[in-house]
Amino acid sequence: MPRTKIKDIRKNEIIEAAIAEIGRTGSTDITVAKIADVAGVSSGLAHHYFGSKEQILISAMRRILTIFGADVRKGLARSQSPEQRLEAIVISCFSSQNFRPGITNAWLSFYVQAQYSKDTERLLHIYYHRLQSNLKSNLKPLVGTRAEEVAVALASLIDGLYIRLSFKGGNLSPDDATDIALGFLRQSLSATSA
Amino acid sequence: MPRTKIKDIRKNEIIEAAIAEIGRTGSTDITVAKIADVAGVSSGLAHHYFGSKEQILISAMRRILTIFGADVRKGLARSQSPEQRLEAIVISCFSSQNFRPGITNAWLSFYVQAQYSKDTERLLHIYYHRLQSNLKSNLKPLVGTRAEEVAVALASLIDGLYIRLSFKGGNLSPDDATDIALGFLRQSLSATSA
DNA sequence: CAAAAAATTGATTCATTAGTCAACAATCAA
DNA sequence: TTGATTGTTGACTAATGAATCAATTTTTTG
Repeated sequence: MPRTKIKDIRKNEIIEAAIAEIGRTGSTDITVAKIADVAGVSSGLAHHYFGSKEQILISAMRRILTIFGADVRKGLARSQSPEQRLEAIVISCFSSQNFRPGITNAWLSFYVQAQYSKDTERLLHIYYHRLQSNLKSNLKPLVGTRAEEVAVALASLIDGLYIRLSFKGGNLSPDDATDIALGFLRQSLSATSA
Repeated sequence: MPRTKIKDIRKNEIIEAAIAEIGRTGSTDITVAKIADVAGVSSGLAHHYFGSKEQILISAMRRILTIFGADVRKGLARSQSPEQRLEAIVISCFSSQNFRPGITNAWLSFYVQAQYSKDTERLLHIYYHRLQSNLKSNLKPLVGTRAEEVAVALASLIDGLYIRLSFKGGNLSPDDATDIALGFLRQSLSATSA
């Protein structure tokens, strides 16, 4: 039997509209009416399917994380060595998938949202943890006890580059960001363990 | 003649209240009434002195930047060499002055606000530019042509560490953050120019 | 002191928006 | 076809909060 499809299609449209709006305005300070409008449905329907504005935004975030996760996994699958895997992770962070206009803005907004929304915080925590352990396990065979520290540094650097990218005033390109992150990685791998 | 003092005192109290509230809630999603309440004045007075909520928030940001700038300058004054100056800048970023509870949250919120407020963007741009050129000029004699790239990387790393610090889920301390940033700096200085 | 200026209030206005709801439309199953 | 289920609307409500303003108190000054 064909399961109810339209519901899923609509939910998807609403999520995409939410992401687009977050990207456009650069914040989660958005109305449900506007999201519904972009999705081409009534505000009533958006509430009907998601229950609340917060749930729409959380769904949007989950979507972004899913896309990101899939991208990373694809990169990892193609890699043989720890070095390659680390580079694949870094490259994924700045890949086009994760750079639809406004995605960086969305990330920023989510960081803020995580300050007061338990659900958002939980979601962000999962992301943090996954990235961290992914980096760490691949760093272990290369830098030993420094793995933890290098992983935190690399993850932070990536976050910081995202901020710089989302900032209109700066003139950093995704390619620049990738180069910087990869440069840091290589430098960390070749550094003598003091 | 004694210049009008009370006005300045009140404005100051309101700004401090705004910073406190941003820190407490972790966002700029705050009411003027609440800020006024914390400052111990009426909402009318807050509007009277600042004209709008946005102006209050921008003033709060300006205050934070001022404190930060003074801290950096103090550190620089005590330093003789480029190396020392670079370390002083990094240390200032994570010094107690800039770590009154909630300041990290405030930063995050301002990044978001800069997406849609021209005034906030301008202010943030000034900060970015100043930090960048401060780092760059001190890096120049040490790493030559790599100065620009290292400066961007270091500034981004600092931003990223701020995010990690503002995130409740993470268990990073300001000291950890300082160590990581300083570690990166030293590593960059000792790296062979490939 | 008296008049002017500065400081301050809080009630009010006006706009916005999240969420609800009752009704209607479309689709499907028997 | 008919009845049930699913999809959909938009008007409504209730709340919130920014900004205004006329009125009041306090301070300054001549």
